[in-house]
Amino acid sequence: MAGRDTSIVHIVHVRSGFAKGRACYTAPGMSDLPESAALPAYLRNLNPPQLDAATSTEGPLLVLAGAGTGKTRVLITRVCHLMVTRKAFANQILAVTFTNKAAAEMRHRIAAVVGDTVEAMWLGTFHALAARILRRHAEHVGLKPNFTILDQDDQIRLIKQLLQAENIDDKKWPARVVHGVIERWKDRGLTPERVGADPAAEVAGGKAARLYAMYQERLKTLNACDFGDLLMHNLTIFQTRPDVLAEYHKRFRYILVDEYQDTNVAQYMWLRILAQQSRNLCCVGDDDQSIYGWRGAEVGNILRFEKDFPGAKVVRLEQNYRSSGHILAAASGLIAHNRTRLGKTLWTAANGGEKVVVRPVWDGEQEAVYVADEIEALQRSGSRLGDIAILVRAGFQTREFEERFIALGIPYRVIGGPRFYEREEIRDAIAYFRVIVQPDDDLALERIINKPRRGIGEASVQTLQRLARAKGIPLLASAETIVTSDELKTAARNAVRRVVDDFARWRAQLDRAHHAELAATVLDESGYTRMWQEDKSPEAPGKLENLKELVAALEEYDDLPAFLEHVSLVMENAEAAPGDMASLMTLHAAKGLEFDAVFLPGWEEGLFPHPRALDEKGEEGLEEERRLAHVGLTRARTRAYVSFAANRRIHGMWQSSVPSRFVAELPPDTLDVKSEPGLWGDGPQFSASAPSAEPSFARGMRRAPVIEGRATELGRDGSGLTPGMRVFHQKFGYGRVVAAEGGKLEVEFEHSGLKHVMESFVEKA
DNA sequence: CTGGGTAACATTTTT
DNA sequence: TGTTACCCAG
Repeated sequence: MAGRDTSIVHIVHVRSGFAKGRACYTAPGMSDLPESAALPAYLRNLNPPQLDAATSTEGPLLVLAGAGTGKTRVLITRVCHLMVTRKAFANQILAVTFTNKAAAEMRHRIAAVVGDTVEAMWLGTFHALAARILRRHAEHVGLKPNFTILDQDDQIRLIKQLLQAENIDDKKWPARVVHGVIERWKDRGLTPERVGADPAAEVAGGKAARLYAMYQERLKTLNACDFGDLLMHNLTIFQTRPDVLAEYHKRFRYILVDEYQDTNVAQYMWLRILAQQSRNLCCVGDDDQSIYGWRGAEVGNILRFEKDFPGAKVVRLEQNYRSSGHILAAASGLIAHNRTRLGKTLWTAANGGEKVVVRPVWDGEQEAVYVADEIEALQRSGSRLGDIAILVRAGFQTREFEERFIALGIPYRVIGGPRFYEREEIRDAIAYFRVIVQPDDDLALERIINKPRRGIGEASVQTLQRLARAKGIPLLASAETIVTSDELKTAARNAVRRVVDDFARWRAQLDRAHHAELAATVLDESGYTRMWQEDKSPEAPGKLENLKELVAALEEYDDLPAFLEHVSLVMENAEAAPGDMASLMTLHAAKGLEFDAVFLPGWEEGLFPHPRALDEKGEEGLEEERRLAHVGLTRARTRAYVSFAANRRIHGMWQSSVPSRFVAELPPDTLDVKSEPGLWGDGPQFSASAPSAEPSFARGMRRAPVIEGRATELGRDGSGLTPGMRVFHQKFGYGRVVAAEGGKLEVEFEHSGLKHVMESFVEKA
């Protein structure tokens, strides 16, 4: 296992920024494998660097794993190796991922090798693990063990309240902006005192740091914390309670981290402090896939690894098992333009293959036509839609594709849609549960105290809040007090008394009743279910359905607190409809996925790289955008299609555009340019001369005969749709026509509510 | 309270 | 251009 298999063609040569340390996988180093012994089965299918990474168990290790080089496999094998060789029991291994999905996959694959033992591992997201630790030591940071983890909505609502209290104009300083500033500070591990002269402190008229302090104060009284706090409080505990830290030092003998390039400073500090004794920290990541800088991820963490952990070993995984030669070469050539990178030389045994198709088009609509046509061609040649993805820079780009796919009847799904736990009725129900489990949770109580309407209006709530603030007690406690006084009118007082009594009764059942039954009882007795039963709006049945689903889902958890923990830490997407469909998603959402064919539309200046990224972060932002392009290309196994439009409508305004600089950065010999006369390469249209008004050509194209024809056919000729008819729409599902006029319909959809849709996009159901 | 009218806004997003 | 959030009138 010394050296690389030289029979494999080494096809890609990459210039790298500061690639000083070349790959060091020829020497097993700290690996403890007997040189000549036959490898156990679980190690057999690894290539030399993978094997080295999986078995070099002692000391700090950075595994630089390029796209498609089998890093998950290495992580999993490493964990198995630790257990099989008895270096550690499962409960002495800490494995950290970034998403729940990644954690679940890892758990599953490890279980396939070692079985149930995996259950004892500390395996999860940073936040889930930090929450688990924090629940055990909450008292050290002034929280009770049953603290609430607020979601972003609650966090912003809280900040809004603070802005009001401070008389800060929330038009000028929106709560979400202030929230963003605080969140970034927490990402960097900064407490309010340590913010100091950070430029962001200028936000909210220089009161940002003060608001941060107030926010933390408020969280404490709510017995709550936000996502950033989970990490921050862990750090505080580790720093102030050596006894607690020692406990975890003793416990965690080996630490593994996935997607290290996505960690923020707080997460880095957390890892560092936990690993400082054992030093057995293995970080796997790829600096070329760091695309979350805008939410606090710090590429510097991975770039600095060798400095941060002296004596660290670095293993590069450079053999790509995913993409064909030209695609990989295109991606590598592109990313080589980044200066700030460690540098890897990706190569593949799958030499050649299809070149990357580069396709200039006239406008966004033509682009959609092109992509849809290619997809149909792929289908005809035997491809499954499920193996095809369209990866866009920004969400609004999906629209034109959806319209085209619907017109042509190509099944597709948009990844990254609305989430189950974000729906109104689910959040309401959860708010009830939260108040039961954690009576100090004012935000939850505020949400449902008058939902359903029980005559506790704005004024009464204000009175309650005034009392709560004056006495420094939670809202529910103030409600308990107020019913013994005459501060509220009789009607309101009685209503408040009922709420107080209800919650007291429900809480009394918390330990006795089965939690799913209790949940059903609460929704019933509170009148919440009835509220939707009596609601005649068309969404109501769906909401009731969702509530049922929620109660059913509760069965899968041990108790209500366990369920709430899940809800706050796992923001899972709505269930994906089954079936063979093309996937439409953002480049960010595509990280970690792979497809046979990948379409990369919208490679234009003004869209990709996104100007906002350049504005905010300059050169650094450009490099992150380039990494995004690299991520996009490396999702493709056999086919990649880059396209760009000469004219695009953004926010309703037509703009002429030039191809993205990234197009020019793709090595020409990896490309197959499918240019049409006058569009690119041989004509002036793309060079800056195109008019900024809507071009007449585009106007013509937008009235595509296909759509117009079908609208007529369905519409005015008598076979048309009239109010009351049941229809089906590819995107919104089944619904009933409310109004029809001139080819346009108003349809009440069963799941999506009232929408305006073109007649041509629905069919009779 | 509800609904309508309007003004502002329009990357990326997990926990 | 399409959505959303907020304000005011009924």
